[in-house]
Amino acid sequence: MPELPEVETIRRHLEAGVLGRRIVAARTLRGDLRRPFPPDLAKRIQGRRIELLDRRAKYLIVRLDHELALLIHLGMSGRILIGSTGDAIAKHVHFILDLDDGRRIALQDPRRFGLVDLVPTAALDAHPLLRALGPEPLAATLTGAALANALKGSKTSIKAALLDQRRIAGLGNIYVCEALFRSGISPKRAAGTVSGDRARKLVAAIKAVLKDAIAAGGSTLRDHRLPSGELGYFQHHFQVYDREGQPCPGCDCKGGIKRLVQGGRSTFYCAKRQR
DNA sequence: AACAAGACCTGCATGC
DNA sequence: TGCATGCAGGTCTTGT
Repeated sequence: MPELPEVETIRRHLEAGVLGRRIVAARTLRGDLRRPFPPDLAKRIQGRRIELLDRRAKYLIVRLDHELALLIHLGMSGRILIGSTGDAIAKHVHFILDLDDGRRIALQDPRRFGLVDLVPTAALDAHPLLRALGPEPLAATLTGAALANALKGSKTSIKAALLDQRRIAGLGNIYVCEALFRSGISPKRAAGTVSGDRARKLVAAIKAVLKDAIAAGGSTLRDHRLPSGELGYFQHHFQVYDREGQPCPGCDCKGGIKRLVQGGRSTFYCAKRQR
């Protein structure tokens, strides 16, 4: 499910809703997701106060007092929902935080590709899952030149390169397809040939599509929800993603939007506008 | 070293 | 209706 815009949307809603609250009880409802929950997780966060909500790429970072942080990844199907402590526990809820105002934060993840870790704040930067991540796409320091440098010499496709979280962190299949369309770059182009003005256009398109998606609350195809349960609506603004055969919004190309498979994943594009 | 393929899971749409 | 198949927003590990 969640790419950067979905995680950022969730972060903002949690920040507005639960900042400053204390965790009165926590519970894990199974032993693992993609990896085991940390030992004694529930016990170690009981009584902690939620001090800050951060995001790094697709990771949500819940900063607690006592210099602790929850590191959460939502995988493909993860949601974070705010309810109340009296609620029945829904199917596929694996982790629960009960707060001092009677509300409950629940992590629901049917496919269990997500993960939760508990990390001392001082160890966050060196965490194995965060250490190797590339730059944040929305950072001012990510310029066309910086991206071109990260892609230099790479013979893999630009589509695959943008999905590689070590080169740029936070993009997934949807927003890579959309950004390549907006910048007129073929998904099949060798990554190393994206430089100069082309790289500048690509970076501008990446930033624009992410900002547009965040403003829309992310994209709800199946799983993504805001913590309130509301849907995102950026899916109504897709220009190419999941639109195979439909007319290209930018031209009258024959057959409309094309689909191909790269690295085992669908790519949607216009063969005429994207070169 | 870079890259592709397989693995991890459940749910849903499709076709027979 | 039931069953098999394939596909899905991610990423880690394995093999070439």
